Amino acid sequence: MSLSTDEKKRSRATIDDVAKLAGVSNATVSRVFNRTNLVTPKTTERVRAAIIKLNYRPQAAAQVLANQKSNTIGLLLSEIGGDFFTPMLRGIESQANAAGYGLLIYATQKERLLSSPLGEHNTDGLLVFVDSLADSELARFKQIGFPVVLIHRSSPPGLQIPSVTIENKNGTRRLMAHLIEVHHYRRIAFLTGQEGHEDAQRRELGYREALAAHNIPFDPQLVAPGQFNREIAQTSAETWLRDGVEFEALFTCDDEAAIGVLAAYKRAGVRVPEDVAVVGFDDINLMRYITPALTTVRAPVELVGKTATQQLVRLIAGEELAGVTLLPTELIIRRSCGCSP
Amino acid sequence: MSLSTDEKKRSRATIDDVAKLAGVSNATVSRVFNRTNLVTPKTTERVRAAIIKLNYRPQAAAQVLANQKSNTIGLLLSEIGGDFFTPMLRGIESQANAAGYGLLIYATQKERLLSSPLGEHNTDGLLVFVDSLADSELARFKQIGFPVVLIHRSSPPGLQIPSVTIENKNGTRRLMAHLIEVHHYRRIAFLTGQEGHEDAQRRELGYREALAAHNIPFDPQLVAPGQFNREIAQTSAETWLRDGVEFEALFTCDDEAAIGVLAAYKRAGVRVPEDVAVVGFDDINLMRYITPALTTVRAPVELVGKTATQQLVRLIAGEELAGVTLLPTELIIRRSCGCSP
DNA sequence: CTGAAAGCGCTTACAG
DNA sequence: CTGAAAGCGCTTACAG
Repeated sequence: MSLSTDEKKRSRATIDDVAKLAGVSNATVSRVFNRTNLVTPKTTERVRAAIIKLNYRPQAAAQVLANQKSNTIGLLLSEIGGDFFTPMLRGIESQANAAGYGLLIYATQKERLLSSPLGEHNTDGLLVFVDSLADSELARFKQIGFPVVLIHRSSPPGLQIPSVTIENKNGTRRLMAHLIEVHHYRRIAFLTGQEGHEDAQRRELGYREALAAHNIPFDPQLVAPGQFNREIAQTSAETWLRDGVEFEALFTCDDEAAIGVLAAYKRAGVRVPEDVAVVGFDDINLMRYITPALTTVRAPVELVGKTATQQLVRLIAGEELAGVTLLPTELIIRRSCGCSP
Repeated sequence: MSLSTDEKKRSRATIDDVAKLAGVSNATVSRVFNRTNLVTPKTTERVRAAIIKLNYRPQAAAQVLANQKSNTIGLLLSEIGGDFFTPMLRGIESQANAAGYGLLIYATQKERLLSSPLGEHNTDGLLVFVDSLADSELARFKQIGFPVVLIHRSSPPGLQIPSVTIENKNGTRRLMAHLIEVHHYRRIAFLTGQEGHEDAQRRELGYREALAAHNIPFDPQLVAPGQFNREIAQTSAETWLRDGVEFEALFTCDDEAAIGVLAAYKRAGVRVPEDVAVVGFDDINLMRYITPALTTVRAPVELVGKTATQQLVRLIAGEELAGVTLLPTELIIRRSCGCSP
């Protein structure tokens, strides 16, 4: 049995209902609700009682319209997936929450959005992850002064939009230094990362720089596609095996790819790290539990989310903000590089 | 250099700006925007041009206020974490998206909320995960006819709120049957799940029923806390080891707990499955990649999210809805139960 | 300290 | 087909 429209209507009290019941104007109710301290304790009490009696809560849309502020931030993603995602969202949500903002999320279905469904019309600011949004729209946001913070990507040239990401190049260089200096590997293969992903580009740069710094010639034969993707990485490892391309170590660009590689080697009977060392990047969940435990670089993903959100909140408050925030990564030595357990 | 307030103001066009530029009333602009087909092609064209020229997009709050519909659904969570979370959210988001709804998410910081920050004042309906919300608030929602769908929990008695969850008991019984009938284990230990979690209760029930169905006496010595938690599960396994409690197989109630148990056994030199079989529940990401690959029951988490969202959308549209939707689970046989690889 | 009134930016029933 | 006007439910400058 459902309520009639009338009954439903009645059950959602408006500010006028409260005002009537308390015998005051709606302005007074509003003042009580917003703790403006301009109201007599006595009236405050009456209004409070009416609010509770009617179970009144202000309708957000009306407040937003009157205040010209939504108290909501938007998060634009290219996709929801990967073990990467949960901690990042946790960081964002908790921080938004703490600052009194609601969080509206939208995941694009693959394409870069030309027109964002989240923007100045429904949020106070936007967090943009990787390549979810076209540069033209970022430019428009910049032009109208709408607060945006970029996550895991840098600003398009000229726009100077603040961004938060991690030390990809540095982390990679430390990882490579470990392989080269501690284990004395010199033939080190590399799996490229996802197309257009800055993380991938910076890691590749770190790889190349590390080789150069140790006078190891770059060998294009030792580079194959990984795409941050298990299957693709697995195929690449299998191809190398089939073609008899040999190397002492393999940097897979991220942990997902490392998982695919490990699967390929397991199936082929290649022992890791005895026959070949494998190292990843990110330290996603469970990497210490797979066999062999994966040597990798830890990306402070939750912190990235937190930091980006904090910056966005400050932008919304009108502060000017620095350009790129680079969060430090940490080398995590486990078994797969050849170190003992 | 930031824009002056004036310039910012000017850059956010309202419907009146568009109307002025196009030389029509705002009503006409509204009609064009909402495709009411009542407008001449000629005027439509003029309005379109003005919209594009001014880069106009309707302010959501004003639309919500006028329409009394937010086109937003809320998701209330007890926490963001676990490998569980990503696929569920993906299911929810994609479905909300497809139905034209925005998604507002809020994670409670541990306590059950007495008053939901998401509700009739800012959304059209709410998805409530596990124990994020107090029964009193659920009752209030029911009373005012506000659409709610429960996820991974059932309705409080008397409220008849639709809910979507998985076949916990059945899945557990099939898993147990495999252990008992195929492997002929009879001493099977059990780790309890998280306090107050219905999934945990149902799995325990499945465990007990399976024992009874096979005439195996229930042995309280073989039950210890797992809490869906790695560390706690690990400790329980270590305690059993220390106390010399022996059994042939262990059902850990979820995969997280299984990971903890596996770590304990590895450290102690106990071989899985040779010395003891270990099985989990959920089939979270990577369970086939750990060693030994985990035998478990797959929970269709993404589908749960999708289904719950679909139901919510239908509720919002005014449909009446069935009570409990139980989504089927699937037995995933891998190595840790004793089957060959 | 409190109220009347204007305003936030849309939508839509009504009239023409 | 189009416009004037009322209304959605708040907030706040202004007056008293």
